[in-house]
Amino acid sequence: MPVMKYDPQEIDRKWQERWAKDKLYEVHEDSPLPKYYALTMFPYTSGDLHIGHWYAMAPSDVHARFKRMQGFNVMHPQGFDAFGLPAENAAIKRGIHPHTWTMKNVENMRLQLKTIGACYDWSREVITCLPEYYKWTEWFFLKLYEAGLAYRAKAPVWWCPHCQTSLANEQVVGAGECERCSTPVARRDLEQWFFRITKYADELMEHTGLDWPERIKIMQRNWVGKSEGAEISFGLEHPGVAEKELRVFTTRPDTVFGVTFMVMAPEHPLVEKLTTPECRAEVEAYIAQTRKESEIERQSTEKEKTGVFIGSYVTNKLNGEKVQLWIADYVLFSYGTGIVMGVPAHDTRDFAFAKKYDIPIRVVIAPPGWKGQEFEDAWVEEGTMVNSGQFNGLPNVQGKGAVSDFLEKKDWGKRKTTYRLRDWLISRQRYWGAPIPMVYCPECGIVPVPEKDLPVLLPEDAEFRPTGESPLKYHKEFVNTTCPHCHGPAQRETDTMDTFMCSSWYYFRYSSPGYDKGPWDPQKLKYWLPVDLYTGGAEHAVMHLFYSRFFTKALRDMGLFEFGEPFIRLFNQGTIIAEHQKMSKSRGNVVNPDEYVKEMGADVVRAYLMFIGPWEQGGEWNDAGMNGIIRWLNRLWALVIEESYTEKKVDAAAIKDLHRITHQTIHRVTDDIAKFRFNTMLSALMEFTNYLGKAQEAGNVDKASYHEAIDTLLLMLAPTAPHLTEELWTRTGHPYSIHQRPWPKFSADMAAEEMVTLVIQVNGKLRDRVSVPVSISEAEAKDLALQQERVKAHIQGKNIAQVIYVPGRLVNVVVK
RNA sequence: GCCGAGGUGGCGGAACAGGCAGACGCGGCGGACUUAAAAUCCGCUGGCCCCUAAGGUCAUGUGGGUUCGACCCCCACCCUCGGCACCA
Repeated sequence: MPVMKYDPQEIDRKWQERWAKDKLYEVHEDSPLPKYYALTMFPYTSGDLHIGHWYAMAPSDVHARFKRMQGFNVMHPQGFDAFGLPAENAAIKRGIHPHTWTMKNVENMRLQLKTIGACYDWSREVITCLPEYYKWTEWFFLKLYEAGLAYRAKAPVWWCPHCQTSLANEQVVGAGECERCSTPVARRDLEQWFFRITKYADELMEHTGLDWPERIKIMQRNWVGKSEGAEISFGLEHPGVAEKELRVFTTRPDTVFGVTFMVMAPEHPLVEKLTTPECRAEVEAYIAQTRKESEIERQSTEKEKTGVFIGSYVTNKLNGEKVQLWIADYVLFSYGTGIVMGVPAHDTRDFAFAKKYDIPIRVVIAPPGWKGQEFEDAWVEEGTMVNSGQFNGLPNVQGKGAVSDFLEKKDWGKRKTTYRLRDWLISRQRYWGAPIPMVYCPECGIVPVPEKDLPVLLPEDAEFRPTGESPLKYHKEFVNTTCPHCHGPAQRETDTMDTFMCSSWYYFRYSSPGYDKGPWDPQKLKYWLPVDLYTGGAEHAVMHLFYSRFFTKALRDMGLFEFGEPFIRLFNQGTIIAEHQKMSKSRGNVVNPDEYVKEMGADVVRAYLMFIGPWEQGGEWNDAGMNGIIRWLNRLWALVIEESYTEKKVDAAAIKDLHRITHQTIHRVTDDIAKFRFNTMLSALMEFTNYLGKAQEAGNVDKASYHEAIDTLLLMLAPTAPHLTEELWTRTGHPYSIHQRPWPKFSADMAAEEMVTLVIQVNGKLRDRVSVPVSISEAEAKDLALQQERVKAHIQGKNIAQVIYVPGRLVNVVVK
């Protein structure tokens, strides 16, 4: 381990205190500079910061600092995502109140975050679990409710019969057991609140004008999962059932004549009524079985398809045939109509199902050259319609439209677009979240809490018992209230909101965090929003980013602002892994940065994290390479502080070279930071440092040029190593602060090369290289190439077929 | 299974408008300094052929192809990592 030439702890502390005292990074709206809103996803208050947080924070800070130096009024805020399940678990396990636990973590994490030395404007800090914040989270619920975007419906939750409580997915462990008491859990329907995100499905698939990674856009489009097809009515005739039809959604109306069975989701309400007595026992057993399965299990491709015939039939109106009705777990009640038509000949899943249960397979789309033989597998490609009445002979692609037209004319169905996207379920049966501001009145029904009564405060004296009972549900003073409408006795909603709700608008709040007349100061919001650059992990591709976009669009439609997208540019860094796994407390492979920071300073840790590789790739944590960074910064320290410069034999060519290298480096570094290529940016700075070390030894440039080059190096390094460069900058007699200096200006003239290395190949193989003036003509270059001894040796006795010249690059002599 | 990203020295990674493969750094080897070690500095560091040098030759997951020229483009395949999960 190299010995450090400077005391990083002392330097870090000194400058962090000074910057804070001078409010160096606090920004205001009255700046003449153009605004730039640089945001990093805020951390959850898990307890402490690990190296993965640094990997997210440090490079984005470098970029923000770079933007500052480039002349932008950069807002770079930080805060805490503070509501959530772990706080409540800690409360139950260790008897600490969630508020106490969370705020202790905030204190700790804030201190850790400050050691990064980032240009955060801490005056804008936001903590989502404080009433001053969640008052507005509740306010947004009311706004969405008023806009008709919030509604109540039944939805299944994991239910532990022993704890008498609902469980999050992650609380269900092993083979479907409660993590607390190991009782087998099951799905149970509860009335819950939803946001109508599906209303924005089409708009959410659009990303025009956004500078986002292609893969995230693709993931979001797949998440919406738009599919166009038709809803088709099948005739139903069943004693005691009012419904005269069952409707299915299909993307393949052209195959409707090939329907040989129908499958309903087991939880479909009509299943019960349509099941015949002789099938009842088996059907009920199957339904009970399904209730124990998670959606992921139900949809697993690994699993063999199962299902049960329920004894009833429907009629295919197009050909009058009776079709048997089944239930199967692979049909989801939440998608389409919850009923699927089975066309085994033209759908692989249906084919497997029909084979297993011996259901007829009827070909209705003939593959080219089909002679009537049986299928080995489903034919899902294009073909010609057969066995399809008046549609016979039609290419199936046209058949989709033709069948749809026919259905619409007969009123047996209609064209329809379905989405995979479901409405956003925001109810959580827990304490540690923003209360849903609703009241249930026996007289007036569902009544929203008036705005003036917000926030609905979480009662502080709630009890956290290991029974799992929701603390709010059993808190009488909280539950019992009066109806805002008729003033009679009423009860409060006891569910709280999904924490994604809190993180869907925090980036608005940063614009004016202290504001109390609304969620934000409209003038300030107008100045700062939308976010110019948002960085964070790709794990938020669909949930957080998607909800935030929905929120923004909904608020835009309420007239709260005019833009429809919150994040103009998005960048996802990769994940830092340890022991080949993602870091997590439960795996026990968390790398804590504090010791590293203490020993070698924030600048070394910042630089090393960026030097590992491309930011978007992440990588395995291994501190072995850190020595390289320490050595480099030590060399720099020595160069600037310990080794004074003396002119020995000043040489005009050397001065010119120095200027050229300086400007080439400015170009590389500027371009690299702008594109988040921090690893190559650091290589360029290392090369430049090495070059200056040689110049210092040689003493062949004038003093002024040398010092100017050193200054340029410090300025370019300032975003990466803010503490060290500030120290060196002031020690070399410059006025504080380097972080208020402009970014070095690039000159193309200065960077231009006079000589260039021409590569000479024979048949594409490297044979020689010559240094030539950049101005060399094609004829001269080719001539020169053919004169080279090594080239001659390789073309001797052969015919020159062609000579290829790539200006400034190479000459390739092709011989036969 | 589908979608996406990626496979380059002992290691992290450079080079991608098709044009010097291995920048920068780690590690290793050798040397200087030292009583010695650490630290520091200097040199070497993909494989093979060759006494050495000069040079040659093979090398970017595998096999083909396009091209004067391929890490880069096309086809097929094999791995690794993310995401989605029977979406009707």
